[in-house]
Amino acid sequence: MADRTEMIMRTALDLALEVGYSKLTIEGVASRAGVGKHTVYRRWSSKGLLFLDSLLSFNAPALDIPDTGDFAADLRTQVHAAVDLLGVPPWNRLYQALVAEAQHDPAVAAGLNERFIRPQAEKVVARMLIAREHGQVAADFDLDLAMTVLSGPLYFAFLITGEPLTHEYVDRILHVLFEGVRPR
Amino acid sequence: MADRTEMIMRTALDLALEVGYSKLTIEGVASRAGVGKHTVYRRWSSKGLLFLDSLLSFNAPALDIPDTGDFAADLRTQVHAAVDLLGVPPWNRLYQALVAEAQHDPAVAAGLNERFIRPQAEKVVARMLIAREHGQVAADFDLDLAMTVLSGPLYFAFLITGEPLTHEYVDRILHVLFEGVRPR
DNA sequence: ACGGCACGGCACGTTCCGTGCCGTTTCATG
DNA sequence: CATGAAACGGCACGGAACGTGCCGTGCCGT
Repeated sequence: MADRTEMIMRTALDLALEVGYSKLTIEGVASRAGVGKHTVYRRWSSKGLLFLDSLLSFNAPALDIPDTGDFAADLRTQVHAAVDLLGVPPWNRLYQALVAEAQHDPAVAAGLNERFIRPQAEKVVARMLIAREHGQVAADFDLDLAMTVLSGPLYFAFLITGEPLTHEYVDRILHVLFEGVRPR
Repeated sequence: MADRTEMIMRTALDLALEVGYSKLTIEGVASRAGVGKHTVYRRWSSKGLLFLDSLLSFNAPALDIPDTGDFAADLRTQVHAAVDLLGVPPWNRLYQALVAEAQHDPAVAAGLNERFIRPQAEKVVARMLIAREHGQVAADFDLDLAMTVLSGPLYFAFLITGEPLTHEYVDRILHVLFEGVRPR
């Protein structure tokens, strides 16, 4: 049974890679997997949840943050890894589709947050906390906010403007985050 | 003929408000508008483009930035206005749906950028330019990047975490943008 | 007066949805 | 092992919406 579940998820992911999420179909998945439609519906109540499960199960590594003592460098490493996960074909299109699906399916939105967004955010915040204890960050600073200011521009480029996500772009964002825009 | 075009757009917007974008249907729009489906398809090749046109035609004010001389305050005013546009029911759901649609329809993505995102960005950048000339911003600062750092967290909250968009949230982002996170 | 064009209405074939039913296989329990 | 329940694959179904034809009508410029 775990066998079948995993096989269906792999099939869904393969199909999504081949034809794109919008043309992904539960009938198609069931047929390709040699499985009845009931067998799919019994496990996932919608195409969105199946896809969420498939993508996050097979393509979302832990993305743990190193702690070398150099906060800025560690943060940079982490965000570069995130960019390499989200911004590179063919996976970028699938993550785009997942976020899109989350816009009209609250269950997908919840799953995306709990399984992908929040765990990453918590790791970043935890690392920031250490940095703050070392005086590398203002003592009264809101770490959740810093996390948002860091992630936001990434997703903005990813979802809205469609600019490519590059390491260089990330570096420039980090610079603003640390220095602000005031004249020095 | 312009009559009909406008009437179809209004009908589409009304219907979207009533049943939500995902249940919006070209058949439904045509039927409600008392119009043949051809008449709709002749003007818009997809539901996404019709919706883009409808939403931006009837619900996207100019959002011009004031210039009172106080750059930070003017920027704040502008972003508050953007939040009031995007973040408030019932329009927030429609903008969410529009961005979602843009994820799998490049034509919608292009239209969204050219008619909504870019014009606003250009206004902000123009205002920033004045501020830079007055020395309120570092002379070597990349204004497009600042624009992204400001917009990104907004859209991140709007599309990903689902946090409500509040003026207070905007104010905190602006604070980071100007000051950075370094200890003072 | 006439020709063309956009129109509303209708019907069509297609795809996919989600749900029934059927007969078979698998598996835990006794 | 034996047995009954649960899950299964296969199939068919009604429903919704798609995008595209065709038909007859009415308007509008020439």
